[in-house]
Amino acid sequence: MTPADRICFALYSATHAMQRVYQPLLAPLGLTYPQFLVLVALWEADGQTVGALGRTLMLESNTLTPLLKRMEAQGLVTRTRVAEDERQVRVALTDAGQAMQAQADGISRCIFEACGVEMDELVALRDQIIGLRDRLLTAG
Amino acid sequence: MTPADRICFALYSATHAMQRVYQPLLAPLGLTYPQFLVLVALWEADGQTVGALGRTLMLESNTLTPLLKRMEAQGLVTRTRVAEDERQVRVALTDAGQAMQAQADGISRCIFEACGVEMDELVALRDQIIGLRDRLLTAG
DNA sequence: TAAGATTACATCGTGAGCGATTGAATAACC
DNA sequence: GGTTATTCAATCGCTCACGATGTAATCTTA
Repeated sequence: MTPADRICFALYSATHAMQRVYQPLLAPLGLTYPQFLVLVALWEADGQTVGALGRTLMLESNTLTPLLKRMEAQGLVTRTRVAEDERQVRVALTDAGQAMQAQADGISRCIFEACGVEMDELVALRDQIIGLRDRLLTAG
Repeated sequence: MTPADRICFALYSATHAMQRVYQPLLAPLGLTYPQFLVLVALWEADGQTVGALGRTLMLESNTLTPLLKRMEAQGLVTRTRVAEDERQVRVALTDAGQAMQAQADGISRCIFEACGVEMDELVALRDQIIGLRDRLLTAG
């Protein structure tokens, strides 16, 4: 395995490890990690279209549409066609979706503690990973 | 989104970005990224059991078994019960699986170039990510 | 050595991800 | 204005990831 391959595996296995920490925290809320990400995105900007959500989360409609339908079935979001442009679908939080934000802080704190590093170190690592990601995106 | 959540998303999106770089390189070989990881593990140590592969790749049999069956169907590996312990299954490379290693070097070089950083920087980042991962595993 | 515990792998169901394609709405162009 | 191109979401098929469970082999222990 070359160093290049090893960094890929490091990302791959770290992402899995992270989701394994999130899972028991999100399970009581009936959420998966990608669903949680959708909520986080909507807490920051409610009423985004599917396309805008996709740009935020770097996912496409073939992933988001079924995921959003499940969240709609759970009563967390609504999906409505935009009147001015019937191609687009606006995703909005329900009261239940809004209310979940109260629980999110505790989860984030648990995650931070599980990381076991100081905040500034975590932020620096995050920026390096994002830098790598963005170079990979332009290279692709 | 708190900084803790953001590092999770950084890992999540960087992993996807990485796999999107690998995909067009692996597609001509008929491989997915997890299948490539299995080959890499076997190139380093052929004849591992499913359990050993799982510890290497941090995956369990419910993920590996179907994946290995697909690779067996493609003629890349063989799966045989261990005579001394019939519970275990030994996974071995076929000639075709061995031969693919020749193509892997070129792929790794492409990945390294797509990362757009010097090797020592990449190694340092890798070690930080692995450190984070291992702390998450013990925390969970 | 017989009974119960443990281990290793497999199976099943569900939820991502994504390439390829479709369908409908809008935009662009002649 | 009508034709063509583009855009947005949805659908389909496949693979991965994993919790829960099943099954057979092995180990433990009395």
